[in-house]
Amino acid sequence: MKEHLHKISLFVKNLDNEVLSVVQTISTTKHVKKGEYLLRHDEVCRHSYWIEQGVLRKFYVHEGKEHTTELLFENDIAVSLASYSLQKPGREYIQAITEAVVSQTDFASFQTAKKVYPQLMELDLLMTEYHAVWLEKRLYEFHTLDATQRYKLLLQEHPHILHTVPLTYIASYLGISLETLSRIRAKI
Amino acid sequence: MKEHLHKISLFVKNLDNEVLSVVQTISTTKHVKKGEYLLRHDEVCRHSYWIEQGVLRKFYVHEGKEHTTELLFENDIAVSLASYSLQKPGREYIQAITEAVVSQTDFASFQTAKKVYPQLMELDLLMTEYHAVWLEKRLYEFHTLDATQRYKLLLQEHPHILHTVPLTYIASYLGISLETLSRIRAKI
DNA sequence: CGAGGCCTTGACCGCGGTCAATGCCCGTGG
DNA sequence: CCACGGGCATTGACCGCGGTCAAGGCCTCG
Repeated sequence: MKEHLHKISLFVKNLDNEVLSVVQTISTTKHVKKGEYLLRHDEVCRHSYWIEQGVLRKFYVHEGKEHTTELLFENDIAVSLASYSLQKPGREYIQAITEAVVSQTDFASFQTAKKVYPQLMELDLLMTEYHAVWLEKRLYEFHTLDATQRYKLLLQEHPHILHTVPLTYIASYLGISLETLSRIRAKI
Repeated sequence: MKEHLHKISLFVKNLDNEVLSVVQTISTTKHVKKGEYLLRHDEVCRHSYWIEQGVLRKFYVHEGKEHTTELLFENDIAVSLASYSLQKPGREYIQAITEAVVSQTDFASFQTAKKVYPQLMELDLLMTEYHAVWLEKRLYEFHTLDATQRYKLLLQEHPHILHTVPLTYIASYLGISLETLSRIRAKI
């Protein structure tokens, strides 16, 4: 995963200034309050959000229960791919779990820009590949690790997570109940 | 998912003839025997395989046990993304579970072609988006459906699967043991 | 006819879920 | 300043899905 991110940031570093400034012009900075929603169930995801500060989560609701699919930190990009890529309503919510500052890019403008600047098309491809590999990793972890191992791994990858993300969301992200997470923590 | 596939096939239909013929020249047809491997653990995935005929599976081995991550049929594309996108060794195997005919495209040649023909870059993006959305769907199903529901859904989506894919692989793909699958089938 | 691959069936167990009670922290108002 | 209420987390009792191990059935092919 690290290598993938490195490849992307290298690519961004080498982007033409013209391309960079185009991206600037189609993006706007947005301040988000804790608890605020950037996307709701059944809405079309018309923006991607580059997180400058703060923490977001993505989740859906199934049988009255929230399932957190992603926890997003600085420099991550928040987007509900299924909804975004086809511009049709999706099931996911995107919510700020701390105060946050995001740079929001409009889908339609970005589509247009991609046609004009193939570099942006390539960037989009790189980021989508990254996301797909990340999803494969997540599936892999669910199939090969038990709840305790997944929790330990999460702590390793995000040492500060306990300071910013409530245990409820962490449990949900790990695919376990809050009670089970509590027992795991007591046992360690 | 259907809509995504439709969007892709529409895109392919509208490709310039020049682009199509370029893709032809960097692809070669390959006949694969039942049981044969197209990719092994620790190898670099240097090709993508467009399946013209037959069935493939993708899997990895963890603690001596095979985990099937994907079952691939006609018109699917087999590629081990983590290995392919960074051209580094990966954990996945790709194996034919019936006799098969695939059109194999070389990674390096395709990279070059993408730089020359932005349409191919866009096509690659569309296919990668599709794969990512598919992965999200798979995660969703694991978190919201029990083993029986997943089995029924699989039968719905691939009515002929029982004729071509051994139950061992189906169980593995569903993330359950062969015994559990057997009990589910007895119960239905 | 015998051997091996594939699947089924049975007995047992453990991880993680649910429900419910309790604990703890903190902000607000009397 | 303390008391109370609400949100978040912990703990306990119990249960069920799906795993494991082991035995047995059933084809197919040599």
